Amino acid sequence: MKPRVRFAPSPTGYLHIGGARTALFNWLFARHTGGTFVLRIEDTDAARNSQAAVDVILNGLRWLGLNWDEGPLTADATGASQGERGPYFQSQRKENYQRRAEALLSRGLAYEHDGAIKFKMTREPITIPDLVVGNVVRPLTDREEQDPDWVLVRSDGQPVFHFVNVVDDLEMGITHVIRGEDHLSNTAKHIALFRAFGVEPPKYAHIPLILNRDGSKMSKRDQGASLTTYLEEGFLPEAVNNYLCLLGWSPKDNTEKLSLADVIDRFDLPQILRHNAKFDFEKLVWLQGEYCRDLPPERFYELAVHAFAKAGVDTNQFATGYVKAALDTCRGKIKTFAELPAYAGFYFHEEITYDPEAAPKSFVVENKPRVEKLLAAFGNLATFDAASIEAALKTTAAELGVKVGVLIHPTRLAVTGHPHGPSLYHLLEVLGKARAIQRLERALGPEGFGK
RNA sequence: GACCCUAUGGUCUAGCGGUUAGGACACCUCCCUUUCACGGAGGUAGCCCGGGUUCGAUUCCCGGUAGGGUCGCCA
Repeated sequence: MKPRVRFAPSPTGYLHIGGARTALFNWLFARHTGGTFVLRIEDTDAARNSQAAVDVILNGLRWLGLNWDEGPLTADATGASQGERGPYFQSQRKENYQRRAEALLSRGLAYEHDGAIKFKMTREPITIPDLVVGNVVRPLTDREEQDPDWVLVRSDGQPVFHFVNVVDDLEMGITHVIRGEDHLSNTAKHIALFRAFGVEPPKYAHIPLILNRDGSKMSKRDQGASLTTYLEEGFLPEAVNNYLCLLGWSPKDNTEKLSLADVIDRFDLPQILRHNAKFDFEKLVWLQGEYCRDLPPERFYELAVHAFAKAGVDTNQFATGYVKAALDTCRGKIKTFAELPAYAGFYFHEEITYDPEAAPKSFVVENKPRVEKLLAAFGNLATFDAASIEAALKTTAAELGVKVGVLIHPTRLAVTGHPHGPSLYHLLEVLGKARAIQRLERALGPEGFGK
């Protein structure tokens, strides 16, 4: 029998990075084994749910490329879905839960108490066979000793998480439950319920949690906790996927950069680590840079234009050829698209603000006549391309008896406002002779050397 | 409080009784270079503690400690 796995998020308005990894591991297992990946929306908490909150989940999974074989097609709980085991929204499965509760009631495995329905929990320790952790024996805690039974259906008629989760997994034919380790202890309840229904529980694989750098639990407000952040900040899904794979799973051969296809090939449950991992944003950024550098030009332009738009710069007001030429000088230089507007904004606006730390070093009196001489040399150039610019600059430097850097630094600052940036020769070519000269002249005035 | 899981440099990890404890990120130095980045060459830094088992423990066992999780009419 082919495995059937599921990702069952609750629509809270954001998708936790740990949840995204749980989805990823389920998806990888399904793809590795040729099984089925089911998406089920646990929208039992009516007060918190909205289609917008479901969209966050759907969009996040789509962005990562984690396609589901069964589940909703839209964020509308009553809308279309794919698969034979629906509905895939818990809010649409009320009758199933009611029927299951009545079955337990009629067989004396559950009972009413204060208007709620409680499950007769076994008093014996339960062994949880876990594919990652091994056999875990879970006895009752001291509080559970007082009253081991637990609520299946609240007095207001709402079934609780543990109940609906088991009913759905049972009815959807889930064979492997891959989820966060925070559910490990609760699995005893789930196993007892499956047995009460007369079926063998699925196989369990509890994966370690993702923690903050300080070891604390990653919650909604923590930096990097929301998948949407990466989507909005111009990260690449392939980089995020790659990084997530490396948290709690290892290819064991020192490979760091793996495509999803590679991981599908090599992924399996026993290789999953047992200890929690701390989220290392720096390493994610490194991987992002690796993927960013290898991006096909068209995709790079697309993401770059989006990043500028987000920063309030409409690159569509410039000629396409100019924009592409400008962006080409940035390729391989930046790691995240979020840094692009600051890095290359000088291409798209004329107001250059000189870096306050670099200006006093570059705009010194002895450099002024040098830059004036360079300006004259530029003015004499018939063709203003990178090679000519480089030649002119080097010739000028030689005539002045200074290193090229002496001219390069003030020129870069005058033209871009920054001490760092794309190749000077190439960016000058893209900017064009008129604008280059204009910016150099301004720097020679009171706002630059004049100060 | 009870129960469960975990423990290799700052971080992610390889290791499954004998290794100069390997790789990656980050950090430092140098080289390349018009800056930055890339690339290249080096470097700092690690087996939580204590008992066993063993000829020999990072590795196996027990205890401790630390971190995380669970014990809801939250999910």
